[in-house]
Amino acid sequence: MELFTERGYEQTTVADIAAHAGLTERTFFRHFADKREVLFPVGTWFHDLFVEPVAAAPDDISPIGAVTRALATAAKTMEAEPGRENARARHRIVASNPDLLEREVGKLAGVAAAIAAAQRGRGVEEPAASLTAELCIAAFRVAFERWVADGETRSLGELIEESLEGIAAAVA
Amino acid sequence: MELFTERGYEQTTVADIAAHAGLTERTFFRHFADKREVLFPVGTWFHDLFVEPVAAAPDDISPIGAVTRALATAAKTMEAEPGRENARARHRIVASNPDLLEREVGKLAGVAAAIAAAQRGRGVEEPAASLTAELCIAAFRVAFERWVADGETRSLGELIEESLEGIAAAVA
DNA sequence: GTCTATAGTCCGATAGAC
DNA sequence: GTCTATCGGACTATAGAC
Repeated sequence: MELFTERGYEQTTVADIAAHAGLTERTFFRHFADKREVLFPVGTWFHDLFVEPVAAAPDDISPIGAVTRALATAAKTMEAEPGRENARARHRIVASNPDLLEREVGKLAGVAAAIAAAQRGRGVEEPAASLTAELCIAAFRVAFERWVADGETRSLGELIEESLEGIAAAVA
Repeated sequence: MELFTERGYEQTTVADIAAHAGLTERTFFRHFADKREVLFPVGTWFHDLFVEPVAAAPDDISPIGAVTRALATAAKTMEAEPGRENARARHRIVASNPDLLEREVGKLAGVAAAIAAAQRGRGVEEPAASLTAELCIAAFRVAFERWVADGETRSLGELIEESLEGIAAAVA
């Protein structure tokens, strides 16, 4: 993040990053599958935030209820860690490069697929499982985009609620 | 597509493709920004299918109505051209490689952003513009995935309708 | 850690179409 | 006479094989 912020993502080579960390280029690629991946420290992260809560939702919770609850707790978690300013800094870098934007939406699509699987795991049929998973990611994406926008002060939780209400109003 | 189907996407180099077309590698990159892009012959395609219809929707059509209409005509168009079998062949290749999957969702995210802009252009406020755009892409993605699934016989139009009904039912 | 292939860029040169 | 398509060579960074 330091190097990317200083001189930009494209102007920073993997060799630069490795040297800056006191390692060799090859070691970088032992930890990260590719250069983009260094900005997506996740794997377990989004999983804990979105997938696990859906999988663990009680049976009497509706499909949309399960993702709504997951979104609410995810919002609280993200407000605390990484927090808005860190999210903004990272988002600025990601938004500066098409490959990174692509990776970001790709990651979210992967999360959507995992949420859909979690829904099926608790007995939700297709296409409801996939649709509620896509809805969850759509609501999150729109809310997150606004959360990190310049000058925005409302909390991520509020913005997610507003997204969900907006969806309900739109299709009503 | 010939080479990709024969020996797989990753086992086909840009030099292979260029040679097969009677050109040089360098010329390939003049036509396509990168190797993935050769499978996304679009730019105008999705635009004509989704964005233009939304931009051209009469003022008395609701935000969700505008994307619903766009989806209906897009479905008809795609049934005719490329048609289900061509879409299946392409989808098999895309699904075989993570980079291609990433590019695909990236393209759809770009279309969503363009639809949102078209909605704003006809006076729809945020976040409704972005939300209905995301809804449109979500409904399309789920329906398309089922359309090209093995053994599926229902039309894309039917599957899209089912997606939209599924969304309405889920948030009701 | 070494070695290598592939993707992708930058420079410029050339030839035909309109 | 400009526009557009081709090609060539040298170069760098990413990434994979071993």
